[in-house]
Parts: sequence; C-alpha cells; structure tokens
Amino acid sequence: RRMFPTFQVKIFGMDPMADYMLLMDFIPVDDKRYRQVMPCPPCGAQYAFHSSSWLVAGKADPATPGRVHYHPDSPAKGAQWMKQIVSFDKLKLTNNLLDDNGHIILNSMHRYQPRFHVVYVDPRKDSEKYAEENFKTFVFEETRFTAVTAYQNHRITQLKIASNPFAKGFRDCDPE
Amino acid sequence: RRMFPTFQVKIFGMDPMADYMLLMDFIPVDDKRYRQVMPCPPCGAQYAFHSSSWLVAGKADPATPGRVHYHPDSPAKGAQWMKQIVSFDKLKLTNNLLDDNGHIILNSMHRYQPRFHVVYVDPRKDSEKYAEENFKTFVFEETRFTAVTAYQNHRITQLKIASNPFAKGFRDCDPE
DNA sequence: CCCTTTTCACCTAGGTGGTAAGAT
DNA sequence: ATCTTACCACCTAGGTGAAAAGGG
Repeated sequence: RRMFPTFQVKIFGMDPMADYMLLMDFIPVDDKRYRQVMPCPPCGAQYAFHSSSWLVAGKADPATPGRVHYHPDSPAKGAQWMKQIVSFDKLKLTNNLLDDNGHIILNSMHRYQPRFHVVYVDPRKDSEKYAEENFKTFVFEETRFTAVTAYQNHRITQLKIASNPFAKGFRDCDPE
Repeated sequence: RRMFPTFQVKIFGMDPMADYMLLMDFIPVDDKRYRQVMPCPPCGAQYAFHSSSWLVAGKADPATPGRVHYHPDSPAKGAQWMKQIVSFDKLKLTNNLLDDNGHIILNSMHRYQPRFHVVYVDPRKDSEKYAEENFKTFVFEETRFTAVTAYQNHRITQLKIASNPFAKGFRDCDPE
C-alpha cells in the first residue's frame, strides 16, 4: 500500500540546467522487533488498543531486500524539480518478500527511517568514477515510523481517516 | 476529450543510449469546412444519421493555434522508447480556442492529419544549429479524421461503444 | 436546421479502513 | 493472544455516450 502521509520535499540549490535523479529508500532504525502491549487485560480490547504502546519483542527479523524507489519523473532538470514541491505519492510499501511490483519491502513490526537521495546525472563519459561525489542523502528523523499490517492505535487510525481523502467514507463528523 | 482510438507506435532504430523527445501535432488535411448531409428529409433523423456522409460546406475557419503534445515520458533513452509500444493516451483534443490545459486545439467539422515527431536530444552545446537534422516526422495517412463535437454516424458511435472500456455502460450485447 | 454546450448515469481504475477468517 | 490475509463497501478521480438545452 501507499505510504501516508506522503513524503514531500521542497528543493533548492540545484543547477537548473543539469539532470538529477531523485529517489528514496528505507533503513532499519534499530535491530529490534516490536510488539503490542495490552496493559489491562480484564478491561477488554478497546481500552488497551487506545493506550497501546510499543514493546521490544526481540531481535529483528532477517533484513528485507534493500529496494529503492525512483521518483517517476526522474531524470529531470534541476529547474523542473525546484519549481514545485516534489511528492513521492507513487511510493508503495509491502511486506511480501516475493513482491514483483517493485514496491519497497519492509518487515512488519519493525521501525524504519526513510531516506531521500539526490543524484546528479554526470554527463562525463567516465561518470562512474565520480559516483561518490555525485549524490547527496537527506534524512529527516521526524519521518521515522513503525511498519504494521493493521493499525495498533486508534489515534493513528483517526488521524488517517481525517486526513486521507480516500478514507472519507469512514468519517463521522465535519467535512473540513 | 481524449482521442480514441489512441495513437500508438512501435519504434525501431534509435540509439539505445541517446535521449529523445516524442511528440505529436495535427495539421489540416485541406482548406475546407464540412457539414452533414440529410439525404432523405421526410424519413426522419434516424435513417439520415445512419447513412450520413460529409459534404463540403465552404472554406476552412481560421486556423487554430498549432499546439504540440509531448509524450509525458519525454525525454527518455532510445532503449526505453523501443522496449514497448509507445501510447499517446494522455493526448486530449478541444475546440476551445481559449483552452489553458495545454490540449490540442482543433476546429470542429474540419479534417486533420496527426503527425508523429521524434527529436534527438543533441548533447552538443550548439545543438540549436543542428535542429534541422535532429528530428524526423512520420505521417500515417490512415489516421486522418474529421473533428466533431457530437458523433455524426451511428457506426462510429457503435464502434467506440464496442471498443472503448469507458463506454461499457452503453453496450447491449456480448462482453467480449 | 445544424451544430455546440452542459449535465448526467454509468463505467474504469485504484486508494481507504473495517471485518472476519486464517496462521502461528 | 497476537499478527496477517483476503475481501468488502465506500470513497477519489476521471473517461464514456445520451439527452436536453442553447445558439446562430
């Protein structure tokens, strides 16, 4: 499924006439597997779900194939990338290790850090030699998240129902 | 609206590593304006519509702005263009002279010839000088058509209902 | 009379969380 | 008990011709 909210960036400082590739990948935040805690068993599922928090459940599962998502407009000129916010709304996540749709493969119940990479398309013939200096990586720690197959927290569910247009069918109240 | 059927081409002979832009435009086939003929007035509209044919109605209206439609994947490498059929399914036509959606503007009741252009993206600094030799134009006369705002022939209507997936709601019979 | 515009029901295509069943 | 899968109703977004209304 899509990642929501979508990762978006505003870019400055590119060479307007040069070509760039924009891409994202995801690295594990730690070597842990998480699980839900049910702090108040007799109360029933509802309360526990609301107040849920993450507990370490052990060591991480084997790492998934480290796939990469190229922004579909790549390659494009710096001027094109800079003139508006770049949105990675086509990026999709899956837990299916055998996925053949090119989606990003993650382990459920593990924490991930999205990364954003800018690659300068070097016009020189021996451009491979300069690969090291032709890309830059940006990490925004506030975008870290725990991958799940089903929501573990009602506030996350409500936040998504409130803000994702495709979940409009589940809204109770005001249509702002 | 979209042009249907979609203009599609299979490309051979490009340099797999070079960049190309693919685009289309539309030129008038002649300097005429057409109109419907109603060959059998007392019979009512139904029969006349079925057997309709085009009559010259006079000289063409003033030419519309000669817009161009770039294939949205442009620019891309020759290898990319050649590995599958290229489909211009995002191309849209309009009769609105004030259109600001970048659609191709045509005069209704006029005949047009679609043209397909391949532009080699010349990496040389003085590439403008070679513009003349860096593109090639292809014309398929079987793609000529008369632009209309409403269908003038039931067989065209039925052909489109039968073959355009979005018109499935109007099909009477077999769902092949 | 002939053509154009507007609106509409009905599609395609695909993104939501809910829910029940399945797996461990 | 906890997590995953499969399916679903309900959305967004937008491409169809029909039909009625509008224009010259």
